[in-house]
Amino acid sequence: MAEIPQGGFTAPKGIPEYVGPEFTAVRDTLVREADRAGYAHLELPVFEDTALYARGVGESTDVVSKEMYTFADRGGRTVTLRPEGTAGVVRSVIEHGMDRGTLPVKLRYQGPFFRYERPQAGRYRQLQQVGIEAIGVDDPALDAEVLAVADAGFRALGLTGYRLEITSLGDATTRPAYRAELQRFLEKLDLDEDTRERARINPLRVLDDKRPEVREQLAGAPLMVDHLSDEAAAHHRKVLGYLDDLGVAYTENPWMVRGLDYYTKTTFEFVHPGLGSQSGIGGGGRYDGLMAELGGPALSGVGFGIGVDRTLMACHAEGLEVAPARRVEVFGVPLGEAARDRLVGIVGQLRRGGIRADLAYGGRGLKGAMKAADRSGARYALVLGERDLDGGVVQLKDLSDGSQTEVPLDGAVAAVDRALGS
RNA sequence: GUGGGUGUAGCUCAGCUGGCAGAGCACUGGGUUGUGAUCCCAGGUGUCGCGGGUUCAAGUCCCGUCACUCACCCCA
Repeated sequence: MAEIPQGGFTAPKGIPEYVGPEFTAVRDTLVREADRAGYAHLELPVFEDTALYARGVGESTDVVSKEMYTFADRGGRTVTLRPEGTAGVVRSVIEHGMDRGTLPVKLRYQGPFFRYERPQAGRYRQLQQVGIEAIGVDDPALDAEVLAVADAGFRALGLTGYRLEITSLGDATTRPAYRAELQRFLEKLDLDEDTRERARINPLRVLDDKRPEVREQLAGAPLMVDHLSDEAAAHHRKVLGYLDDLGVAYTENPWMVRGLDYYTKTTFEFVHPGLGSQSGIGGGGRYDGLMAELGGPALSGVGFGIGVDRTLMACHAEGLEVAPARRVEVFGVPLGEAARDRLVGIVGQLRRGGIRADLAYGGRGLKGAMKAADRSGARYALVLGERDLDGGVVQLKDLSDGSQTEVPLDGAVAAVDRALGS
């Protein structure tokens, strides 16, 4: 642990930093699957009016009530670093009238989100997500598409140890009655003060309690899936049918609860065992009331958010190599200043030709330069010394087997091209 | 917000019941006056997290404090 910062500065608490290609490889793989299904990139603000989240996500949620980074800007407006993506997307769709074109509006986003929590394995204050939203059409096939896109992303990374859990939270026609019934059930149980309070504010969340003594008492609890409206039940059956058609495996989990208030009908979570005490690598669902709640037309929507940090953790847990360590393909090794001057130009030419290339800078010795070439992961080294310069040649060395061929200095770029092409 | 664990070299860590601060990796140079990944030799760094206390003597024991970390909670 680097607790003694050399310069006195450290990254803010709970924020992971990534060096190297792995993080972007995971993120880009997930994004690619969204592109493949026709979701357009949407670049969103990283902070919004605090009221957007209070209204959209729900005052009673933990996210809003105690995890937001909220502050006043210089104009006295109260803003909040975005804790999730859906509210911002919906706001943008309404603001720009995107719902007036062809429906559904299919959008994807990526980037950092912020929640003020105690950090631990797989839980960060700045977390990275890739998400998609499909707004404006209440079609169970769209729910299935969203799930299939997420599933395809995980598969493309080579993940096999995850599971999709799914249920339905019903709709506004039957949820209030169910909620009241659940509350009556919970009132009779022997629960601690915090849990009783939660039962009062958001009884659904009590169902998700992990403590054995609570779980036991919940055994006979009424479940939402048994109280669905005819329409919601039909929708749910159709979604599961499409998932079968799409070859997406799932497990029904009627106990599942989400932390955000806007979900209706289809609700899901992708879980993975390799994340420490966290389990979700992605989650989402349908939100049929959110557009109207935020002042837009009464259109439905469905989407997911995938945690890139956690997905990377899952890849590590499964021992997957998510990105090649090879930084460059060719490495220039100069002996002396004249050779270095010449290689600077050659490396530039290689890069212009689309070949990843690097050079031993700083006038280190031959041995050190060769070592740098080795560490770079390059397949070839271009070794150039005084004798070569005099003869108008350069040594092209294959670092995997140590073989070396002499090529004309003028034809160095072409020779590298040929070597890499073979 | 509530608990537990850990702070020693750039990194990963060892250092027993107090007695001269160590190893591996990495880095640099040499063995090879022009060849890496292997091998051999050499080289350097430490406010032992910080502050106090006990002691002839503290990395080691005690108190405090900060940081990191894991877990509860919650979620991506």
